[in-house]
Amino acid sequence: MARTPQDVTDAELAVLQVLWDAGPLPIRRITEVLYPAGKPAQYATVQKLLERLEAKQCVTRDRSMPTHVFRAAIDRDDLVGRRLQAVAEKLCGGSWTPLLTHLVANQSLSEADRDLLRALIQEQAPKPRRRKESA
Amino acid sequence: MARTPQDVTDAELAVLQVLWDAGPLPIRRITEVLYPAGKPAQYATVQKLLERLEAKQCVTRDRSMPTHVFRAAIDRDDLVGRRLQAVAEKLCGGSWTPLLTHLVANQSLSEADRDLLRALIQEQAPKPRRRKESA
DNA sequence: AGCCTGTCAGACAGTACGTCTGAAAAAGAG
DNA sequence: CTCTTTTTCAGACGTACTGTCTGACAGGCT
Repeated sequence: MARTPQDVTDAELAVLQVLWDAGPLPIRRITEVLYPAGKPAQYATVQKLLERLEAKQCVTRDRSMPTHVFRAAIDRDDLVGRRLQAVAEKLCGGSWTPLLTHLVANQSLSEADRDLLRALIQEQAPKPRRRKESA
Repeated sequence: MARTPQDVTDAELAVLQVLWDAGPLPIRRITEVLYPAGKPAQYATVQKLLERLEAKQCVTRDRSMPTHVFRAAIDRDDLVGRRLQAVAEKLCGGSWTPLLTHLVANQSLSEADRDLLRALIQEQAPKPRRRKESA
């Protein structure tokens, strides 16, 4: 029975978080954030993590300068989507409804959350009449 | 940097799915479902998977008969919740709002889904007057 | 008694993954 | 020009995870 490796591992995610917060950055800067009082070897750890993220197409590398600069190629919401997709596929036969139901029924939503949801649902409803709207 | 092992692995999940669908069941029955044309050794595979699930408190074992019977101790919605919790914690600082936003804004919801969501949201709204309700 | 089924327990092997070493090139400083 | 530091490139290492398997023992059935 096949296993599913992680789309992004914990250590890779830590690198992505740094790039989301402060990217694009070179390896040295990322290492300084992740390992503030770090060992020299940890430069190589971040290097390896970036190599794997590049292979997974989660980061891109700008080689135009001698010191390469890395940028996240997926954003936080992309990854949230992938993770939610994985949960839907593995547990609910691909259906999103149980995830929605779980989130809405099982969490104490704030008034702001409820308002936001109503607005989003409204956004999705088919419009009774098509109007020209500015882009 | 610590790794997070899976709460339930793919193979363990396959066992749980069988128990959700047709449990409670003994090992032999579970093995027949998971490995229809299976090797004798796969009895031991399922055995080991059940042992690990028991240790994780995801299944319970009824030892009152010579042939032990296994039952899921968490249901599908429990596991959905755990997985969603994990996504919220790792990607959104624990907040559910981005997950909700992603699900509602990024999926083509059916009319039935929208109606369901409106009802659930309504359910969550504070009632204008508190009434005694039977438990 | 022999065979089959089930439990109990541990071991195995491959993969994942965070970490590290080493060679080579280039930049910086004196 | 020489030496040091930084960076890239490439691979290896070690531990844990995880799916799978072996073996001993007990009990039921024929």
